[in-house]
Amino acid sequence: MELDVLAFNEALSRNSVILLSCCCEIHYSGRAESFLGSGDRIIIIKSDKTILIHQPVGSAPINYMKDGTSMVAVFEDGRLVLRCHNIPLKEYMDIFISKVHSFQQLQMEDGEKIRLAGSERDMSDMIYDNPQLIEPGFKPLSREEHTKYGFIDVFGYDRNNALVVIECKRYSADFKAVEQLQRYITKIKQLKGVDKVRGIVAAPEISANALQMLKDIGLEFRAISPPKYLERFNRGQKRLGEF
Amino acid sequence: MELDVLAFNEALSRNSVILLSCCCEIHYSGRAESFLGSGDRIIIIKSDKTILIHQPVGSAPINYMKDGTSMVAVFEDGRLVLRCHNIPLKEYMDIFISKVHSFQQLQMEDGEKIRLAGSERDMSDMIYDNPQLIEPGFKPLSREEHTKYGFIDVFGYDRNNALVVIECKRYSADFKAVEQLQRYITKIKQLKGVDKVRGIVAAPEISANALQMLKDIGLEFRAISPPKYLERFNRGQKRLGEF
DNA sequence: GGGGAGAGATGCCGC
DNA sequence: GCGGCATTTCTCCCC
Repeated sequence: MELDVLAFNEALSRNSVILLSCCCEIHYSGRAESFLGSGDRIIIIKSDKTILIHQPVGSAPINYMKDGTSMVAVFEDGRLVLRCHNIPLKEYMDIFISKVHSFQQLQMEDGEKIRLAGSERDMSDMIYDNPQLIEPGFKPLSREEHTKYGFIDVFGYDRNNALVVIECKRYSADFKAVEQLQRYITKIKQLKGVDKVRGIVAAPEISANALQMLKDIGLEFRAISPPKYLERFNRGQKRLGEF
Repeated sequence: MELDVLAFNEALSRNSVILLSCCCEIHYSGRAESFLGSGDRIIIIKSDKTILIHQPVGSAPINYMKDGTSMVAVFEDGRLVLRCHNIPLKEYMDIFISKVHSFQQLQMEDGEKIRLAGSERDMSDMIYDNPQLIEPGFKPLSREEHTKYGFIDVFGYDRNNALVVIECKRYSADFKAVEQLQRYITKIKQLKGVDKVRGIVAAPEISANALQMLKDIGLEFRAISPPKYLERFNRGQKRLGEF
């Protein structure tokens, strides 16, 4: 398949999405440097001038540049070269294209944003609205708050009016979660001048090492899973997975 | 553009890569749950049965499933539906396709792996080979080692034969880096029964908060940047960015 | 398969 | 812009 430089640059000048499959070699220089030898790849150039390069396997793009990247096609040494640069980010990428397998531009219309349930935010909302999930008498004061103590998921008082800090994790809690909670507690103790602050890790599970660390420093664990509100949304339909 | 269910399923049964641009609506259920209303997207199905769905802007796929996902196309309520499931991961995704804009399958050949320079590993190698970057008299013993103390970037002795642990960061060090270093040091002190172990964060820069924390617990900082070996590789050619 | 850590992480929000 | 943090993080390596 033939693709001339003019056609490519004209496509780039439009606000369209470009889909290119080709055999190419890639040089990148920016936050790091990389070289990828010749092979077949799929290149997507989006309307915001994000560029993604995918190999035939794997989830992550093998090379990419962020939105706002400038691109120009040139013909050099008998092959098409796509030069990409992002001056503010000091990033450069050259794609040496030896063969174009297919090329298309698309006018895409998509104003939709994803709705997602089951995040850590949903989890802290659930605890805030259902404080008995933590323990009887727990009184939440705030959630997801950027305080001078740090970004605390849920903050409140227990039945004895002792301060309680809760760190939520949607997955199995590891010792980074424990360290994070410990950091908040240390800061609160310093700033409020109190010596007793309870800390609770709320997660579906916790690793053995993290649990040990948690106990060693006198913190607590509650087994709580993030909610999946959309299950309600799906209920009226054929259930996902029924096939 | 018309695309029948049979053709789609036959394409799926091959070991090829599928590129599809279409208007679709997406339901996902797995690690979380999501819903994305109707709009134009690009769908890539790779030869390892990874599926990626991209909107016309942004770097990250808006929906995706990992390699090894089972997929089947069906015709339902007047539209093409692509059902995806990954039993071991308990993930499900339904793509309701109202209009196919383009469809192609590709036989891609690509055995290349990326070569990358400027990683944290390169940085610890550089320090190991040039210990004076840390300070005169520093004697490195090991690098990038999984020890019982943790995964330590560089480990050695200073001119006074005191133990030194170095944590490298290729970007600006934050207080997670400080906590990581602190965790290794605490463990070494416990297990070796020594009370004096020096800790150094080596990074191009460090945030003000992290530096404060570092000083508070008696650790040190060295301003060191990761190397970019490939600059040598590129030297013979037209330099990247010269256009 | 889980744990631990890096990544050219990305994306979001707040200051 | 940076900082702080979650992410359906992804990827790699090692146990």
